[in-house]
Amino acid sequence: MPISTTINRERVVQLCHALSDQTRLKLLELLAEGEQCVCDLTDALKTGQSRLSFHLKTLKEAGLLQDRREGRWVYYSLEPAALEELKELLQSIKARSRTAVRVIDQCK
Amino acid sequence: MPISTTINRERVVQLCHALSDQTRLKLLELLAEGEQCVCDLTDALKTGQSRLSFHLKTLKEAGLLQDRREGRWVYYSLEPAALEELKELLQSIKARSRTAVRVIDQCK
DNA sequence: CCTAAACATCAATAATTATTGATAGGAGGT
DNA sequence: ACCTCCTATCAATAATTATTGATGTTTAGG
Repeated sequence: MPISTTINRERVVQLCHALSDQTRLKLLELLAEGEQCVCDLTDALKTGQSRLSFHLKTLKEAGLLQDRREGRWVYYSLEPAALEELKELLQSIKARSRTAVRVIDQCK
Repeated sequence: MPISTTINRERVVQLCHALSDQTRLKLLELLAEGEQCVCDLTDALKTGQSRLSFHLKTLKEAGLLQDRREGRWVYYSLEPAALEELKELLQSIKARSRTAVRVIDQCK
């Protein structure tokens, strides 16, 4: 059985779930521009602090964000490696597809 | 304002939502191996037909699957272009990150 | 026609996720 | 020690999404 047969489905689910929300995506975009503290983000998104805290936690648990405390502030920033990880997981699904197509072609 | 400033957030949400479920991912994996009719999939996943129909619809609406009727059967297959599209959207978020890092470095 | 097979859709319910307002914790200033 | 600021967490509620069983639709076969 080739290595590519099993993909980490749970990990894809976790990453995609984290990315499947407008607010969380907006947060990612803001943080891609550079690290920011929660109060910057609540200003930018004009929304409640506990709401953002909830979404930031979701993103962080998926490994998409890092956080760093500095005095009273907590600065969040993007973890680009997690995006790369998802790109590779998606690629591994696509890769199967190419193999399958090749097999079908042979049978014609 | 550079083109890269706005990404299609709704589209990312739609694609990621479709991919953020174990059952739907398993379907994608099965279909990546080649097209199959719904009854093949219910057999493979040992689950109810209406349940799969629901998930297949979600995947199809996101553009991740194609379907094709042949007599009584409907054959589903992977649309690899949608995976590629998501990879590119993720890349566009990552790309911002690199730009931002460069700016920060300049300020040191 | 009538029936059965394959699939989709619907309505009701269940389960999961998100929002909100309140409270708690940790750090700094006075 | 006290107070304030920034953030996290919690409990209750609201909203969204999924599951189930029933029904509808299309196609093929007798």
